[in-house]
Amino acid sequence: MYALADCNNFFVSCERVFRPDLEGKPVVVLSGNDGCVVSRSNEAKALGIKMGVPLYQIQGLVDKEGVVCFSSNFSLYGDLSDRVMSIIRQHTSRFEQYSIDECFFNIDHIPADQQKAYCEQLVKAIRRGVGIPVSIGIASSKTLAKVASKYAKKYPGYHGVCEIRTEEQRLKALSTFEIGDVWGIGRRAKAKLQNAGISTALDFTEKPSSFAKGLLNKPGMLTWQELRGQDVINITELPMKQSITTSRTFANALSEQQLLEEQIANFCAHCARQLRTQQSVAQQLYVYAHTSAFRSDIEQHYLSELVTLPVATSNTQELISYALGAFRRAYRPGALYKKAGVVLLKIIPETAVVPDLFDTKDRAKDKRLQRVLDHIDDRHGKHAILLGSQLTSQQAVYKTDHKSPLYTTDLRDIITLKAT
DNA sequence: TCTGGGGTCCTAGGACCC
DNA sequence: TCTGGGGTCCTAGGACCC
Repeated sequence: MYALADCNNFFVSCERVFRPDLEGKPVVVLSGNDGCVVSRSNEAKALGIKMGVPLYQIQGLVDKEGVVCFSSNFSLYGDLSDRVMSIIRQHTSRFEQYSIDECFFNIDHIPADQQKAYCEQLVKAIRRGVGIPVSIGIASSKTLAKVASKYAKKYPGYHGVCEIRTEEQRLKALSTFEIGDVWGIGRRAKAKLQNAGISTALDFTEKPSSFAKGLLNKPGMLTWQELRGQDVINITELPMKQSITTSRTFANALSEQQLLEEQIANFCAHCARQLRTQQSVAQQLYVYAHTSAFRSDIEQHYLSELVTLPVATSNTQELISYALGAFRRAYRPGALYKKAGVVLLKIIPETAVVPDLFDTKDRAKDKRLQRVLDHIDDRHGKHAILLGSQLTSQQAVYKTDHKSPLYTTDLRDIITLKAT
């Protein structure tokens, strides 16, 4: 049997850990630049605030109902996520983190008739230890466990845990479960299924497998099997990332080359650090920047460059030099860039690097320097030390008016704050 | 006016091979 | 005028997830 643990309204719950006075009140967490709503408390959901809605569209409601808004604070969410995950990890032999707020884990070492009570204890332990409310679903496949967790979240009577164990439970659960809410059924698939007269998950499973395969191809077929209780979706335990992206939308569009280059350098440094954390190197680097698709009054421009590196690397200095070179080739003076990003691709383990016979770099030396720089950051806080290209203008290009003031240790933020 | 960020997998079609 | 067949690999784009 699988268990799926899912943190309720995760980002909002994280903010509430340090603001218990906000329990029972409508709270939302916003995306970058305070643009859209990305997490909502139950009270905010009850007010009709939809996931992903731009803040400016609900500003009236926010003011009228006293909805509390937070800018996103990912170092906080990541930290609390690690604590929740480490508690669960202690209670299982197999553990698969699926996202920042969800994980699958195996509970077969617990007798079947005690699994539900065991998970209820786990929910209590996480609430007590970290302060985050969690819902757990139990079933024989991951997709069914996801269904069960939604019921666990929806009905307080379950005390945070719902299991789909018997065939009777499965049929009952699926008969009232909307097809569009099934894991793996997105907008397009939902529309296709509804056109075929299917409205619940049960309707879907009662069709023959050829129907699922014909309409939705392989992914649809997997979902169909999973809903019937077969375990066919694999999620590996600690996958090495195949691509690493850092991208941002700017509060106001940028056109000045210097400002953009500083951003590209920062994105690159952030990607490279993640690359080293998983002991890997990238063989390709992709840089892009573009105008706002929402602006019909200006000419659209999409800049992009793909660079294949002569030798796979995770060195920040080296990656920045390639990224800036690529950017300079494609940069168009005068264009109003609203968003930019760096993507590292073709990632392989660092032990698999093929050296270049004509390489002029002293890679061993570069690596030693990089290690020292990372060590300084680890010891003294993020951005304790930076490359010159990352800190040229230091103009604020992002908006975070509602960031929770506590628990950030980013030294550059503090320096910028003092400078201002 | 204001509209997020970071991933994975699958598939169709083109390029290329013999 | 008529111009093969079968296979692999790669890539871009779509769909989906949180």
